[in-house]
Amino acid sequence: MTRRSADERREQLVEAALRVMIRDGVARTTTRAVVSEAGLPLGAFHYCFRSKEELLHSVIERITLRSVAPATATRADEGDLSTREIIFGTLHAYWDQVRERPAEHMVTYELTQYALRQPGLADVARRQYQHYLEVYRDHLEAIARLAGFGWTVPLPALARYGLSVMDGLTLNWLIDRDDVQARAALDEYAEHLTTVAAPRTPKTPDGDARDRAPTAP
Amino acid sequence: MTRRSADERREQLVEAALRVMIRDGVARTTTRAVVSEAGLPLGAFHYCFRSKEELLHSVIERITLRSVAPATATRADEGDLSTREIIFGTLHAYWDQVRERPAEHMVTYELTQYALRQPGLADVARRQYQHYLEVYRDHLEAIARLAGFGWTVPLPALARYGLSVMDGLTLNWLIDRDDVQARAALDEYAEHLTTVAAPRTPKTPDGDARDRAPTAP
DNA sequence: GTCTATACTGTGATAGAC
DNA sequence: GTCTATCACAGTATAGAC
Repeated sequence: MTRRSADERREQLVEAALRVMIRDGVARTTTRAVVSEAGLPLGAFHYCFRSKEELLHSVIERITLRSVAPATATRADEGDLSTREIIFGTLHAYWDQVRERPAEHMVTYELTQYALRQPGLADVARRQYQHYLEVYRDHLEAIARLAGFGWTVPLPALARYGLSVMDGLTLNWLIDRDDVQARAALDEYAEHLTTVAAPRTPKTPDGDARDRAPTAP
Repeated sequence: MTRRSADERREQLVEAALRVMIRDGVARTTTRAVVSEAGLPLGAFHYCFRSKEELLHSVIERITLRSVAPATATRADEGDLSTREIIFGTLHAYWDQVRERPAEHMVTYELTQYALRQPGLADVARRQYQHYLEVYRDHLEAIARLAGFGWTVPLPALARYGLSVMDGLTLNWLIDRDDVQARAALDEYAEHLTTVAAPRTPKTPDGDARDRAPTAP
């Protein structure tokens, strides 16, 4: 084994842990399974982490960032599409990402529940979810800005509602893998979103007034 | 120890298992914890169940019925309320039930994930969710019948969407326990439901004009 | 400082002796 | 029906090799 810094080793173990979780589930992710996956001896584990809990902490932070990254990427390249098209496009982009990596999303939920039961990790779970909420809220804001309209419902409530919807849809699809019904339900949500989207400035001079953030009441 | 039939013993163990799960979580529900909770010797376990998996199977079926029971009870006593009142009333009734027994609902999600990872139990999880879906669909149907209106959206999609919403809202509340935001999001869903509820022809005694989509206002 | 071998202690499920 | 043995495996600790 080549000599590596403790930081690199930690990184290596976190990645290995994620692979094991995705393959076998959080419950079966033991310290031994992790070091074995990383090709390291058992002793390496407690050289890098004080405890398993500390590893889990790192894993949660890592997977949180990873799930958020692809979502933020969808902001680009929206030309002058209709409100409806932007909403549907954004939601479908997220959904494709769920369908492509189901196991990864499953791990997310498993981790959250694991953390909620672990006194030292409960707060991490809350922060994780809080982070998702902020990202989703920003996302809703961005959509509205892009398409030049406003939401007729307070943003915090709309964000929480939307996040819950996506969580629920994901969870349920992970159980029955019914693509048709899932898609129908997703579109039902998209439809709802268009319902609470109201054109902001009726007097838009057809130019690109995109970056104009409409003043909220 | 009084002599009891194997069926009674099984019942006793299932109930004990549920108590342990609610108190300590599914992951910590070991065979030893269960028999100890039931006040039985460890050996009693494998006299009643072939394996832990078989116990879990019974537990899942038990908790599924239990969660559904209170929901179906709310059908009674609705007089001549408005569509809006019935929808909000029904949703709030469910929500009160979540807030009253959070741990129980948490166990539901934990069990589902546990089952999905266990080859012999994955199907049980699917059937469990399928059952919830049917109950929710019946519920939506009953609401519409009571208030004398129809849904402008195909019932299967609406049911799946609604179930996902409730799942998501519950899950998220279990994490952050934010009553205010949860309530706002719930009302957002209720609002959406009223949006897709359209008055049926008042004279119809019990016409099957369900999939008729009346023009929205 | 970076790593590894090995031992310790508790707990899991299960089975066989009583 | 009950109790105890078993055996695997969990997380952790430590002594010491590079």
